[in-house]
Amino acid sequence: MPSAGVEPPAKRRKWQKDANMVTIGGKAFSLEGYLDPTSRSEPTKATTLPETLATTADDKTKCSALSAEKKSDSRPRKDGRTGDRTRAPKIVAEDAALLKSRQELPIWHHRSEIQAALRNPDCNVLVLVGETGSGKSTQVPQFLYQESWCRRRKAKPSGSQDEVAVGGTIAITQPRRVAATTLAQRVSREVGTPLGKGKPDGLVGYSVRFDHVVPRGTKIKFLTEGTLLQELLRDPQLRQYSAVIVDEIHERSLDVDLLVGFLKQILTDGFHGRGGIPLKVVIMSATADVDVIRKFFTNPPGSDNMSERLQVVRIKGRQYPVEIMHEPRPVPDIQDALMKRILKIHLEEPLPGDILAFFTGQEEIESAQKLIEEHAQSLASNVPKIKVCPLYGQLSMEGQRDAFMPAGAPFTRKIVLATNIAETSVTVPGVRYVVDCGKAKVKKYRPRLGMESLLATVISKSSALQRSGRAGREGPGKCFRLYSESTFESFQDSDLPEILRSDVLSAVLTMKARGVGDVLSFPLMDTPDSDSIERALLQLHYLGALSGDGAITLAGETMAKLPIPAPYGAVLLAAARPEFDCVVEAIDIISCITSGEDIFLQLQSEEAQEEVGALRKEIQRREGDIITYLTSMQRYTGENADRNEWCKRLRMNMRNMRQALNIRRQLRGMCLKEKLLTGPLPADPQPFTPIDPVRADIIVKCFMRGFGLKTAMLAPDGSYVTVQGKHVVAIHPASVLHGQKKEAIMFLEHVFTNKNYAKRVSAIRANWIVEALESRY
DNA sequence: GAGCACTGC
Repeated sequence: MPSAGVEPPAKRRKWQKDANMVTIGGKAFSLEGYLDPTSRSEPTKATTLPETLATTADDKTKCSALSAEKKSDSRPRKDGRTGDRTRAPKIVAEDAALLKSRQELPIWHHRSEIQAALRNPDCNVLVLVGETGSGKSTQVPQFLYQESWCRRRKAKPSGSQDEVAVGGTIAITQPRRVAATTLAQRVSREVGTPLGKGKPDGLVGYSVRFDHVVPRGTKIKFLTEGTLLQELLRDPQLRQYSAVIVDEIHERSLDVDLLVGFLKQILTDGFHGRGGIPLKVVIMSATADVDVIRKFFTNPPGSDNMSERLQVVRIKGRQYPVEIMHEPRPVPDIQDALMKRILKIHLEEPLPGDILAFFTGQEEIESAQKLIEEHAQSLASNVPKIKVCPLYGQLSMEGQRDAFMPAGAPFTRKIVLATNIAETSVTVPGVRYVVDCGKAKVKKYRPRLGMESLLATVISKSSALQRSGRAGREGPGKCFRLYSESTFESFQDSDLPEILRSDVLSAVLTMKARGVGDVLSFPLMDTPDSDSIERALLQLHYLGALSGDGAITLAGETMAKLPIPAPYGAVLLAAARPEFDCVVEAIDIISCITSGEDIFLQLQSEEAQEEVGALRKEIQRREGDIITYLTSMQRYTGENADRNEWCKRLRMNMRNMRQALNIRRQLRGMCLKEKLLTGPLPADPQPFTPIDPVRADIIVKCFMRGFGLKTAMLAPDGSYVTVQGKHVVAIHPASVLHGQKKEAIMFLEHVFTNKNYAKRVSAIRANWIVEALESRY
């Protein structure tokens, strides 16, 4: 056997024959070639890898839905017109105050500089570094949409006889839906064509999942990155656009990395597919790390003169000063230090000024809340009162609301205990003091183990900067870092981009579906290691998305169009086959799973758990989580009276349930279009009839077509051992099968936290594993 | 016996 590390990757597949042999019912099976080729045990401890770009955000107009709503309608309206327009739109409701506030933005003075840069026919890429509050997201599209290069034109793409229309619209991408929609609302008011019901014409629109508002005559279109990637599938040259503005690139989402790869391809193609009409690209970042972007767009050096075509403009932000305090030396107990610091700030710092403290997770927040509330009882009467507000993603809407409201009572300080959610996703108003523990929980995919880890990890410098910036939104503030200055200096500059810490399965499928033959040579700012890509290719082949020579199959093309991870796409395709015939049920299940973290709210107290446990008996099924999701959706949609009331009673996550319903509608529509379903489907509500066990087995078997490798068998000692890699896994406590012993299990997720957990688990028979694997060969 | 945060024609 060859020794580790010297063998070229392609030859490594013959390794560890023993680890890839499965004995089921006395029959030995080789999973070689389809399984993890190097399934040596890898320590599952957190590792800190080099990080590349930064995480801060310009979120002046982007905040939580809660605070965004509050902001948008509080502005005084006056009639007036702006001089910033050559053609007056039909609907004129320009607001002098709006124009004035626009002119006060730091970016306003760079207006002609930005316009001039892109008027230069040799300049197709503009990099804009604008700090928080510079106004870049709202103003840059308005600076550009009336430029002459932005006009819609007729052109003949090479190899085509027909003229097509090219350009006319500016796309501007955002990582989050709320950002895309609230920015579109704001910009539409600024240009004088506010979005609203019964307004078919307008200059500004947006397009996000489940919500597309694109008026006739739209010149500026806000999109999420994912939506533009989907458009790219239909229109690889992005012909409807004259420019694409990529905002918040420093967040380095997986989608944005793919997006700029495709943009670079369009740029380096010489615009043949656009009849020679250029596509201008504006890259906007909140951090000054321009080099990665510059290098990406001008690479390989000498192959073209891209370096001359790329310009950089830097804009100062508008932010109040924040005084930063470090600990003199590392603290021994972070949780204890957080508590002490929060109380010290409360006693020493004047009102007004709320406190925002960054914790790593829900558990830490809950225990800290308890302790602070206890302590608050014993405060002297001349000390302000305390209102503690937890803030984390899994918290219900009502639970989060307090964090965004003023403390309410007089002589009271709000203390918000938050996870990373408060770093970029939402803005907490009223904060003057920030406490930063220096850590965050980060999910990281481990391709060798085919599993994820979720562990508290040290943050990056840009993350620390972003956290401290939260103290200076409304006035001068203070940030207390619970680590030393030298510890800060040891942080990486920026966080590891998502593409380097996630499963690239769907990313590779996306590339293949958009005609990228050689995935390894696709231009990326950061390239995952070839091992990860090879595994993804192998698994896509296993799922039937790629043929033996790596070309995309018809099934793969369908999977790429579906807005769900590739393995679920494979399940849907299998469900359409006559032997399974369960597309409707599979959609119900997949909708529940992909709607968010979980549709079941997790409960704190044991009494509440027991109480709801009894109520949930009516939807829980012994077959496991998949069938439990199915009955949940069937019960929910079968509910005649009040669905929200039903959610409350069973402690279901209402937001995720509604999202699941949206996904269900979308998937049903797409499956009808893709001929995976024949309509018409029965309308809701349908009377609830529990699914019979035979049918339940068929559905679970169908899921094995996507997750056949995510299986484990019960060992004699009562533990579960994975078929792939032979690791011990425990059934996660959130699963209905937690604590139960079944012959074998299939799981849809595999996460390491304090141990190896299988999540979304179903009971299976061992011979089903054989069937699922045999059906592949 | 446990849950960082986003997101998709």
